[in-house]
Amino acid sequence: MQVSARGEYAVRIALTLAAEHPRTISASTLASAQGLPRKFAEVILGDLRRAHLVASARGVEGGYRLARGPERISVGEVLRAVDGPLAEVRGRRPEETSYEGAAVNLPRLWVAARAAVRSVLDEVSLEQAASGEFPVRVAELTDEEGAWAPR
Amino acid sequence: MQVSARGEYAVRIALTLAAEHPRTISASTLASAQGLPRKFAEVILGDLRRAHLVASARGVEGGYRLARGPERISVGEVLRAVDGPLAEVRGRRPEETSYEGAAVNLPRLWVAARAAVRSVLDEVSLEQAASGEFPVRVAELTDEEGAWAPR
DNA sequence: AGCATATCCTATCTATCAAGTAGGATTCAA
DNA sequence: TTGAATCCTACTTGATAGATAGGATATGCT
Repeated sequence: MQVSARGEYAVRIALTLAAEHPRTISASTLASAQGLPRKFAEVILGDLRRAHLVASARGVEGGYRLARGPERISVGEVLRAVDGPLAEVRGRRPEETSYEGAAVNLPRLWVAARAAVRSVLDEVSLEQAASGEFPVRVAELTDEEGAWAPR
Repeated sequence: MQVSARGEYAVRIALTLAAEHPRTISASTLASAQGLPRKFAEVILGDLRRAHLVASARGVEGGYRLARGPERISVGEVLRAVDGPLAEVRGRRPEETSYEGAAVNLPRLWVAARAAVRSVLDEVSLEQAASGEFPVRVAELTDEEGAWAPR
């Protein structure tokens, strides 16, 4: 699960918008709040707008705000908007894969892996991520032995 | 969770070796069994060897075999050997991330997402993946409503 | 010894993409 | 009308994925 710079930035921007919801905030304010390059932030906000996750207003007093309440937008949606599907195998979606021989059962494994990712990223709203009050299932994952250790 | 061509190929090769364990199989046989470019398969097998997941023998009658029993190697280990860490955020490990403002809780979310991925890929052995007899927890994920549908 | 068949090593190629920058056209409130 | 903002198109730069090429090295068999 590789999260790109775009993806990380998008989530940080979305969280900032969530915390200020429903106020309208400019790209430069958002960028400096999270220490991101302004122009790049603009590009990302364009993606989020096209995905209907944020609404924008031009002109003085313009800026961006979440298109829905922060409890109704998941982190997964934000990531998908800028990075595409959450899980892909060699550029294909898990259920589109197909193999022969000893690998015939692999598609099921890819689908399971994607389901696991979704069970976290699609189940956590911006509101929860901003407040740190994660769903129990998710919180349990971070409490597990070894969850914070590299492998 | 993007699985690269290398990653996918590595798992398919590993599964083929698992099915034939403990026989020694040549790179060309493995490659044609799974329809992969032979030279590329050699590179990947080199990675797997350096990670001590396969053992190799040179010369006529040479080839590759799993370094351990297929029930003692997880799919996650194979993927790590060729693609590096299972989860990274902007090139960093989840527990190494750190943010300010509305994103302070984000590292916990990244760690949870990684734990979710691990709970599938590190809990499924090559033997299980080859036979299709996945652990209950994993099998349940593929049975869930919508698990096979794109988003 | 010699040969066939493997692994193994180094180097190279090409296309694509990520990340970020540049400049300016457009919109809008005061 | 002016200042501040979004929005649009284009570009640069570097790294990486996904191979391929050629040959050096090892090994079993006859």
